[in-house]
Amino acid sequence: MWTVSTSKSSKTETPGHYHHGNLRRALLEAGLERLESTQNPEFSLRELTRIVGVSVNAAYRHFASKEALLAAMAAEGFHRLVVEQAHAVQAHPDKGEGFAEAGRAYVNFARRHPALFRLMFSRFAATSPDREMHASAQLAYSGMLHSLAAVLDKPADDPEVKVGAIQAWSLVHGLSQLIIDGQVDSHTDNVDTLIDEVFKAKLETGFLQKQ
Amino acid sequence: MWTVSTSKSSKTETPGHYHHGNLRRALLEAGLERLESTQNPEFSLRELTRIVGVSVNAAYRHFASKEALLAAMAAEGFHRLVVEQAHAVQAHPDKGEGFAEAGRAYVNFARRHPALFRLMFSRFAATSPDREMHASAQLAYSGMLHSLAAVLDKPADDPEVKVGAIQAWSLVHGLSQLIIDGQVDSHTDNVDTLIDEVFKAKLETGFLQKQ
DNA sequence: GGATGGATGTGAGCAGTGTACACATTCATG
DNA sequence: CATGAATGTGTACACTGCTCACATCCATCC
Repeated sequence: MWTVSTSKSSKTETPGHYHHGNLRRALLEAGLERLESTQNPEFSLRELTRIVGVSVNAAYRHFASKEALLAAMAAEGFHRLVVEQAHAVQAHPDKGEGFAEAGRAYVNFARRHPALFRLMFSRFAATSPDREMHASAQLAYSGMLHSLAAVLDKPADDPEVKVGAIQAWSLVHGLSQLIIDGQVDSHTDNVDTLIDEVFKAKLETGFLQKQ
Repeated sequence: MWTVSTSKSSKTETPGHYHHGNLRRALLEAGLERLESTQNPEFSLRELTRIVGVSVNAAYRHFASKEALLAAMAAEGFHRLVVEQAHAVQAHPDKGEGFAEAGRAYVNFARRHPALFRLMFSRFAATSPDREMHASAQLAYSGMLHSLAAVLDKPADDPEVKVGAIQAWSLVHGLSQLIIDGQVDSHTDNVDTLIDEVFKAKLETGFLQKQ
C-alpha cells in the first residue's frame, strides 16, 4: 500500500512525505495490520520496520519510543471505535435503540479487533502520558454520555446521566473483555444471542427505562 | 523472606525444596511483590532470579517459560480473588447483600492490585493453554454463579441465572477496568461513592430484584 | 541555479532479554 | 555409600529497544 519512492516519484499521498512517503502512517498501518493478522499480538519495532522496508532507526524520527507508537495505535483504535458508535447511533431514529446499538457496536468492535481493543486498555493506556490517546478515549466517553443524556432527556452533567453512562460503559466494556478472553464462550453456546439477552434484560429492567 | 539454604538448613517450609527451598514459590512471590511495589509492572525473568538470589536458568526447572510463570501468577491472583469474594458472601446473612458485597470486593481487589488484575485478564490469559489458570478463573465464575442462584432461588443452570451472572460479572469487571485505567477518575470526584451509586442503581432496577 | 540548513533515513554498537545446552551439585533411596 | 533423578550454574546465541555519528534528500533563499 505504501510504496517506497526509490528516487523521485509517488507524490500521490498527503504532504509530509520526504524520503519514504509518510513513514509515520505506514508504521501505524503496519502495526495495526500486525495486530489483526496474527495470533501473537506482541511485535517488535524491528519487525515493523522490516515490513515497511526501512531501517530500524527511521522509526525514531516519528515516534519517541516503541511505547509512543503503541499509544498512537491505541489512539487510532479509539478513533475507529468512535466512528462506529456514531454510525450506530445515527442509524436509529429511536434514541434508546440507538444507544443500545452503540453498545452492541462496542462489543462487536472488541470481538472483531481483540488485540487492538486490549492495546487500547492495556497498562500503558493508564500510565503513558500520551495526550492524543487520552483525548481520543475522552471522545468515546463523551459521545456515549451525550447519547444517554438524549435518551433520558436530561442534561449531560446530571448525576443520573453520569452514573448511568458509567454503568452502561462498564457493562459493555466488561462484556467485551470477558468475551475476548474466552471466559464467556465456555459458558454459553452462542455469544450473539447472549449479547442480545444481556441487552434485553438491561433494557427491561435497567437504566434505559425512563421510569 | 526466602533465604537460600547455604548448605543444609532451613527445612522449615513445605516439602519440595531441594537446593533453594521451594524456588517455584519464591519466584511466584517475588513476581507478585514486584507487581505490587512498582509503577512499571513489566519485569524480566532475570530480575526476579536476581531478587531471589539464584541463577537465571534455575527458574526453568520450575517454569517452562516466562509466560508459564506469568500464568501461574495469574492463577494465584484468581485464587486470592475467590477467597476475598467468598469472605464477602459469607459475611452477610442476606444473600442479596452478600452478592453485592462480592461485587464490591471484586472492584476493590482490582483497585488494590491493578497490575495483578491486568495480568489475570491480559492477552495470554486467553491465549495460553495454562490449565491451572483457566481452572482458577472458572472457580471465580462458578462461585458467583451459585451465589446468584441462591439469591434468585433458582438452579444454577437456569438461563436467567446464567445471563444474570454474566451481566453482573460484566458490570463489575468493566467498572474495575475503567477505574484502574483512570478513565472513571477523571469524571467523578469520589470513586467509592460512585461504586455505591452504580451498585445501588443496579439493586433498585436491575437483576437483583426478584420481580 | 546552486548553496544551505533542517528533516529524514542509515549503520554500527551497547546493554539487556528469553532460552537452549552442557555441566555441576545435591538429595532421596536402594 | 553408590546411583540416578532433581535442582542449580555458566556459557552462548539470537533478538530486542535505543543512542550516536553520519549520509541523504528536500524546500527555500541568494
